[in-house]
Amino acid sequence: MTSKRKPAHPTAEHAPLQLEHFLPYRLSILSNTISQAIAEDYQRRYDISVTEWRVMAVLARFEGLSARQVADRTAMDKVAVSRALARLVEAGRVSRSTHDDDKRRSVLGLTEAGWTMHDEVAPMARAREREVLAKLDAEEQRWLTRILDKLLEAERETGSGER
Amino acid sequence: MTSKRKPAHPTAEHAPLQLEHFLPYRLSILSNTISQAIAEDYQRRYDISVTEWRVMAVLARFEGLSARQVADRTAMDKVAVSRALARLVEAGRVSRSTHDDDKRRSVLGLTEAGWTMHDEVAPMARAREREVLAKLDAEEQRWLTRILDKLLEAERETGSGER
DNA sequence: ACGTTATAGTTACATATGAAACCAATAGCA
DNA sequence: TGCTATTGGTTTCATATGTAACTATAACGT
Repeated sequence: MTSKRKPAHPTAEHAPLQLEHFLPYRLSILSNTISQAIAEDYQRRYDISVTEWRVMAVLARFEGLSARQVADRTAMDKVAVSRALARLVEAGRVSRSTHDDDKRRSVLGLTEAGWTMHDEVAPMARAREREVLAKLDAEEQRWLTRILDKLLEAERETGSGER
Repeated sequence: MTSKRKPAHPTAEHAPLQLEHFLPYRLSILSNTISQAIAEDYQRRYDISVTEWRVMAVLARFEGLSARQVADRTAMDKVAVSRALARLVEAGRVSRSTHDDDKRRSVLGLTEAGWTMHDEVAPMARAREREVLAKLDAEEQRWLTRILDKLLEAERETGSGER
């Protein structure tokens, strides 16, 4: 009797997820699309990855950080930072020396070449961000900021702790 | 003269990005944190990845899809789908046969075991989503939905086209 | 029918990412 | 001091992911 074949018994009894309305899914799509779009610009042009760019961005703001501090500020794990740094130093964009008082720590900073690249990429990144934001009106933009603040803050408390 | 050493000449001349206020960065953190938190639940318990779960979710809603159609509905690329399916079929959670009229196409669906698992995971996923959303008040939730709709819609138009 | 082009899906290769093991140096403390 | 626990950082290994190449089948135009 109950055998129409195609939709068998789905929806009703099983309450399947509707992916397109599922928050984590939507966030993930949006995040990837946007990061992708923005990164595309410099990825090819400078042969640099998103993680490497993030490292450069914090070093632009804070001279002399250690790898650990970079990891904290980028929310990347230390392995990722280590690898990014290896490439950046190799490429001559970041300088690395050893801390005087603690020889485990490295002391990091942008080189001249690093600064040059930074000064070209940063405005590009900001411009792309503006393009995305331009799709929202002023009120929506305010709400978005507020909502992200709130969710990120909440997750920070919940989500375990280390990194 | 201009050599105080530490903050060298940053901020002023170079206008570095403030990562913690940069939209793509914030989205990426949030998306990862949330997906991670939700996935954690079933990852370990069922030994299944996010991509595999997404495939199962669409097959729960639409019986008999082809791999291509799954790819479209999950925004995954066909290689990722192919791999996810290989594992799912192997694990006995998804059944795969060949389309009668077009022997290139596969015809996919959840097996009994697949349904059983689905019926356990789907409510969990929804519960986790609610937990996240609970951090926002009703008004914020409405805005979030609206903003995501708008941005996703906009990106869909812009962002190239294939997949 | 026949050759060309397009489509569904898989495989191969190269690169990225995460977890755990590991080395070196420092901090704590008996 | 001397021993143990911690911390900064790198290396290793296993797994994941993306791109391009490839196979099989179907669609199209003549």
